[in-house]
Amino acid sequence: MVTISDVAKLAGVSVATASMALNNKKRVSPKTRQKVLSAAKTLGYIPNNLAKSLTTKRTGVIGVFMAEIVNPYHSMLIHYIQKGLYRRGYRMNLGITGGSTKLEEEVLRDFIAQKVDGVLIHTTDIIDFKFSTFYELIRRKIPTVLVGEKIEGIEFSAVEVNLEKGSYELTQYLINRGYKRFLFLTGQKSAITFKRRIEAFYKAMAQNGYPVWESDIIETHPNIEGGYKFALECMTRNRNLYDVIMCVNDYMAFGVLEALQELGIRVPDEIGVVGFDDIPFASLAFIPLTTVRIPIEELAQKSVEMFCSQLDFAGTEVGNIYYELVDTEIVVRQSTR
Amino acid sequence: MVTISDVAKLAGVSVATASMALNNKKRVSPKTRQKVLSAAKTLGYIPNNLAKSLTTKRTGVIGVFMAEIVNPYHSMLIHYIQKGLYRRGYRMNLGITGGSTKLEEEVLRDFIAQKVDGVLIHTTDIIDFKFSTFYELIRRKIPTVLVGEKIEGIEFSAVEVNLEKGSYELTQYLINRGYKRFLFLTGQKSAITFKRRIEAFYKAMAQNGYPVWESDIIETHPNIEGGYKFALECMTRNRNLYDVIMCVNDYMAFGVLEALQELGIRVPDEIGVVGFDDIPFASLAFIPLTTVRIPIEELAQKSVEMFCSQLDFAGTEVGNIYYELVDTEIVVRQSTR
DNA sequence: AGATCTTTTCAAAACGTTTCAACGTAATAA
DNA sequence: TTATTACGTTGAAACGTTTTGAAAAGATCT
Repeated sequence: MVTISDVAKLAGVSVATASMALNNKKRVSPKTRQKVLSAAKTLGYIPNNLAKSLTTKRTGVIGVFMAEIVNPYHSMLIHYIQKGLYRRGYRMNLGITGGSTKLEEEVLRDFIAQKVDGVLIHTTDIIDFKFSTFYELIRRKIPTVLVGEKIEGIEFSAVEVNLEKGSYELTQYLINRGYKRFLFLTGQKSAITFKRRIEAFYKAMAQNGYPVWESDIIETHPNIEGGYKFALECMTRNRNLYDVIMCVNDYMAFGVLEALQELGIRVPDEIGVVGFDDIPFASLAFIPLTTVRIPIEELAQKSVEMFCSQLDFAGTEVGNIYYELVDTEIVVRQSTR
Repeated sequence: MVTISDVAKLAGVSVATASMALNNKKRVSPKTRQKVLSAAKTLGYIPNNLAKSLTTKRTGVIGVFMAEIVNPYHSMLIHYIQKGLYRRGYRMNLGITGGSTKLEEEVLRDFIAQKVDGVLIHTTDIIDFKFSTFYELIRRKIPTVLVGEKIEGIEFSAVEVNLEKGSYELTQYLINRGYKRFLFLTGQKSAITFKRRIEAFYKAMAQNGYPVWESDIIETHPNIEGGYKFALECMTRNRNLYDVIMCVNDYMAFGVLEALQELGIRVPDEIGVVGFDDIPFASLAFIPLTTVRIPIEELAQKSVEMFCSQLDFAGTEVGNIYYELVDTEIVVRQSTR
């Protein structure tokens, strides 16, 4: 409503001068700057970022691609990313896909339409990878960092979590503790992140000469409800089929624990349960959860850092490609014997 | 990089026609529309929303004001709000203040600068209410809904949670159960939300003839860590001073439970602990938490709905002011006797 | 074949900024 | 005093859209 030309008029200078004064450019004298600043103040001037960004070709906003937000693993990751970006003078535009294939494309398109200065993609949340969508980012030379995992066959910088190692070690640990009959509870098998972990699980099992049946790997919603519903149904039917249930995240494991309690199945005496992520609640659950810790804060920090060092080269050719690996760690609590 | 005029050129029409074709306006013939659409496709055209919004004076984005995001109460609220907005064709711009006074102003200013079409403010998160900041919203006729609580003396639509009732009833319930010596753990006392609940607590205590000392109301960070640290320190010193600890949210109560467990103080035998919010994890904690349920989804839905009906009147005078109250409910579990 | 009406297309203005070349003007140097 | 430099200021173009009033082109009717 009140534009820079109003400010200029009141201050008795040209629009150009007003602009320079408001943006702390040096070419304007202290006297006029003061006039402009006070004019802006009395009018309650707030610049129009749309117009600003349109000319400067810079929004100061970076898009963050996530599937969801209520699982503490996600909200913590977002929290730390936001903090890091904010400290460096960037704002965050959170794109939430809700695990919908259609939205995945839409979110990315929207980032481009909104002219974000860069993109952080929580790769782990990608359900359906469409090359063409991601290729747009490259074509437009939009600085991008993949958070969580890299993508084969496409050149993005990435901070990867060593999920294979985590999954492998956890399986091995359970085998060492005498568990034999595994149930693996996962989200959509097609998602990169789950595929990687399932493969590591297979590998550990195979190396120990343990058989794995297709039907031991179950696909459901990777959240409390998904875990709860499945465990309730499955355990009602075949109570003694399994030794241990491996869940693809803690959140899911909580649901499983709840269902088991309801059925009067004792953990860890009758059956073991493990999660993944090590969210803060894992240690506070009514049966403290054995799980694999992902260093969320480190992941976020490194991602933002990598993103910024990539930005420094913006304009310079294609920009360098960086890669980093962060490690996981098994955390043993009371949900396994 | 590829603009609408590129599309127009390739399609052999004017920019104006291209625009109409791309936006499904009716004044263009099917034949040309097809030409334009396919030109857009082959060029990989994605419109520039900055330019678009600059002319249309509409961004389709609405700003959501929150203090944080990792407490599930917040992340769930955001989740449902986002869902509601998305379904109605709006995108969300999440402004996170981190409980910083400086950022509160900045976030709101930023919403205005970004030309959001409206604002949803989680009032509960406001630490330091500055009239002037909020007045800007009114001055600019930006549709606004307060989520959680209204603000006295300023005319905004609001969906309020009946915190007084919740706090009062919870206190009364505890008194009825024989608790006498209360410790009230809160965030910044100056924040509206905490003030309301403290007053209700006072009222219930007074009506039962129970004394409340200033020192029984403790201010600390309203999160796990805050609860943990305080409880650890306080209980180490005066183990038998209190009967029951009332926390201003569940998150904080978890910290308290953790500290008490570490000190070997048994809940609920030696001391009771209650929270507020009833986040999903409350029932899953190692000591299931007695708390007050806030109907998060309902709160979010009503807020978005109210927001939209306000939008319908945008331009029409100042817009109507709506108000609604949602009720809480005590949930008794095992952290109290 | 005109006249009239409807549909389709277009040129130009507008949105609110920043930036840059050019222009004064004041200060300094010769 | 004049020539040179440095400093401040400005008008105008540019950013990529949408919108609108008017022109052009097609239909329809006499």
